[in-house]
Amino acid sequence: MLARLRAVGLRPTRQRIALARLLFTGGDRHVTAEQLHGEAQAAAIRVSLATVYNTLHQFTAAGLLREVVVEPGRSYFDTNIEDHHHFFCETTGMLKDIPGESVVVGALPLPPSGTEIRRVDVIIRVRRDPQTFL
Amino acid sequence: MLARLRAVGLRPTRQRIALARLLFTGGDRHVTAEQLHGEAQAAAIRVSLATVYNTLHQFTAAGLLREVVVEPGRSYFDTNIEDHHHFFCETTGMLKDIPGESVVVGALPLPPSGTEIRRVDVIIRVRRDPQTFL
DNA sequence: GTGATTGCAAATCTTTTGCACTAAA
DNA sequence: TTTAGTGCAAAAGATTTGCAATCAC
Repeated sequence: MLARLRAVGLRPTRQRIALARLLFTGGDRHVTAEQLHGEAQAAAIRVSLATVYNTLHQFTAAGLLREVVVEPGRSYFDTNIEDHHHFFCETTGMLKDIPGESVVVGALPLPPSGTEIRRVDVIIRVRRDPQTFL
Repeated sequence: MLARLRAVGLRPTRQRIALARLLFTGGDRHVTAEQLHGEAQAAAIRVSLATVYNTLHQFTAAGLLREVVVEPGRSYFDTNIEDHHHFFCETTGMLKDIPGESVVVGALPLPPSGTEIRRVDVIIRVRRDPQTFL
């Protein structure tokens, strides 16, 4: 973790290391700031919510995380920074990765002049089947 | 406008008619609640911001508008309800429609079991070219 | 030491809500 | 009338900011 933080130019502080450990240990995850803060507390790590927000944004700027916007008023951070897309369940608020190769987006239209493409996000919005509510 | 509102089961009140006129007159638009409220004020239409929010959501539920989520903490409403996608400029916050046919999304992966696909959103995030800043 | 980082609480911003008032049917 | 819709101001969330205290180097 220490090296990983240093590699992207972030001073490896107690809380950054702890949060990085929570985030990057054990598979891909999608977390909100609130969630991560909760996990930190549960793990007896003293971090303020403000620092969690700062850290998530610093990690994102450093390329360690990717921000996913699917709902107004809530940001998800994705530990999977590879090229991929998402299922988003509007019923549960759950995000699920879709490997980049599973969705083929054909020839992209030309971006507005004077702009360059930074990323293509594909979000497949799903809803839990009605009959599931039996 | 009156008939259009009645058709979707919304009582055609003074403010709904006025907002519908602002929204649906003259081509496709992307607006935030704040923007629309500003336009209403500029047009000397007395509507509270709360009513603008309510109305936008009612119109969306009625299928007259489509909500587009591209930025955390801000909702855009799109008067184009046909199948289409978006360019989103991260520099300017501008949204631009992409006709549905211009982006071909290949075979979709199977949605998580127990869920059904409601919609596929493709957002092409662009940024203003660095050299534009000369 | 010294400058970066953190915590806290207050501030900000967007959106929602409660409720008395108003207007459409 | 009677019920839906509106306005206002307050509340609610999520996120940010300012600044003194703290930590990494």
